[in-house]
Amino acid sequence: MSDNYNPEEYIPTIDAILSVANLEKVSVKKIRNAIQELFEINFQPYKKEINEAILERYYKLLEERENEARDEEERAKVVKKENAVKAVRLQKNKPKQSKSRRTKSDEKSSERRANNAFFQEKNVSPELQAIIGVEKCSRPQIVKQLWAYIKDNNLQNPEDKRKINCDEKLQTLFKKQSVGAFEMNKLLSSHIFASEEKGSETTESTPVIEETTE
DNA sequence: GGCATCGATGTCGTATGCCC
DNA sequence: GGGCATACGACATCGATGCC
Repeated sequence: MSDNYNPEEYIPTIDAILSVANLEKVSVKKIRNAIQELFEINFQPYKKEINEAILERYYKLLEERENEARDEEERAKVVKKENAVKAVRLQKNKPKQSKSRRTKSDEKSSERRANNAFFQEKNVSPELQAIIGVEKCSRPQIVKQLWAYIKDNNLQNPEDKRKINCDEKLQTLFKKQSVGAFEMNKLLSSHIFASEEKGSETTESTPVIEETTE
């Protein structure tokens, strides 16, 4: 680490990172770590300074993006004016609504559960069947089984537990060597079908997955 | 340590507006 | 005033991570 720490030196890099980052998700820490890795330096003594520099660039970029979005937003606002009024009214009634909803759901909790889409059993693709071992299952249960399989087979990346190293079966399923924990849910949807779907379409083992590939 | 968030899913309930 | 249409939030589940 040099004594000639100059935050401006890193501003182009910060801008570059921010320009491709999701501003709603990115954090100062992530950017700082990224720069540390890039420059192979330790910002620890200058943590405060570099954080401020990152924040400054962040807000500037945010402002720029907001300005760009403003025109479009203005147009959208006019179109959605009526809906916005609706939304405000709905917001006003929100606590009341959630309370009444809760009471209702308390009363009919079992009924709702039965009707709830989350508890509805879905047919699963043969690839998924090979892993979880059942033909029909609710989505949450599928996810649960899948995680059990991942843990049983030690497929989580030890360095980043959000990543899953796919074995043969998972590679067949996801068509990737590794997937993120969150991405997994997305990819799963290609392997879950409504009961009717299977009855009428998949009896001939037609690959419904084809459409959803990137 | 505990809570919120992320991501997907489909249905239901609620609130409001509009038309007859 | 009643009924229909529309919009939108809540619901449940999973595990890892980040933040407070």
